[in-house]
Amino acid sequence: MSPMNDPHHAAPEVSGQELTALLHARGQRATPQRLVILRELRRRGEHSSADELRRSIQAELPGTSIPTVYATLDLLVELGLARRVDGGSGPALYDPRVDPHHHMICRRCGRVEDLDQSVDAESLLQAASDRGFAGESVDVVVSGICSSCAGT
Amino acid sequence: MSPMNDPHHAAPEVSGQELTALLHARGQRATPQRLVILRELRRRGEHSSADELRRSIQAELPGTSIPTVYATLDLLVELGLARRVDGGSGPALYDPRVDPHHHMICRRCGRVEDLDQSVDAESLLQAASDRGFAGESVDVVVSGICSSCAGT
DNA sequence: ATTGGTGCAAATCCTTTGCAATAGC
DNA sequence: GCTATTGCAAAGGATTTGCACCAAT
Repeated sequence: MSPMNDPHHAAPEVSGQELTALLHARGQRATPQRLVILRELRRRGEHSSADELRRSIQAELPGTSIPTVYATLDLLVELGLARRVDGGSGPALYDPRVDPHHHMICRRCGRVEDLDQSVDAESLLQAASDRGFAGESVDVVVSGICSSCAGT
Repeated sequence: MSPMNDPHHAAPEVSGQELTALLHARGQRATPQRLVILRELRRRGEHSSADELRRSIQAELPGTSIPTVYATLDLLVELGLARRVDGGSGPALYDPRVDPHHHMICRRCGRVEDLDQSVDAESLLQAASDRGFAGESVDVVVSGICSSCAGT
């Protein structure tokens, strides 16, 4: 049941069982909330806010609290299973894609879209390092107006 | 596409008198708050929050309210005289530098430092355009740990 | 049985809004 | 004199914190 065998990419699709293992390795617990939130974040296939996710899992896990959703999303980011995208206005959005890509954020409606266009992250990290800054990740955001907002 | 419409390439040093002219051209008023906030943002020479600026101008303009500072900073960004940097946690910071450059944000202390290292903004904007997204600006943020937090 | 995690409520922080009074033009 | 802009107060929204109970190991 585990056709995934690619040690060279930060697992884009860690299964529920693998999440359980990851957590146990850190002395943490595999709760239904954690498993369901990760699954739901992926199932939605878009950039979701904490509250959207909470509503999205209501049927399956009624009563899940918003602090738990935030804590779980923080944990997923820490585990490298999600990315947090800060649009500047509105709530933070969480992205199930963890492979290198960037984002376009509409300044009118706030929607976030993926952008598969690489930048030279290496030289940015090197430049940061030269200034004594230990860079860990590079986030690129193109701000502007999305097609649906421009059309209307 | 007029270059006047690109906030990241606006005149790097518009004087107080020029700010007055810019405002009048838009039917807006040159208030002491606006002139002093722009001058103070530049004098501080770092990335400042709205509240830091409010405290910073207390001696000169006592009683200046926080809504006024926010409104003024929004206006300066719109005029291309400042950039807003969203770190994701903590308040938004405003940057008096409007020429092309990027940012390093410490995830421990939240401080923002400039990074003079170019990325290929043109190809990013082109890629966005290909997807129907009218990109206006590109923001690049390197997240990590700054030298002072690294405990050198 | 241990102790990490959850839900609840409330707190906190940042930013915006409504409105009467003020001040720039 | 107009009316844009201000200060005040309050609202609003997002996220975090404190704590008692619960449940995964």
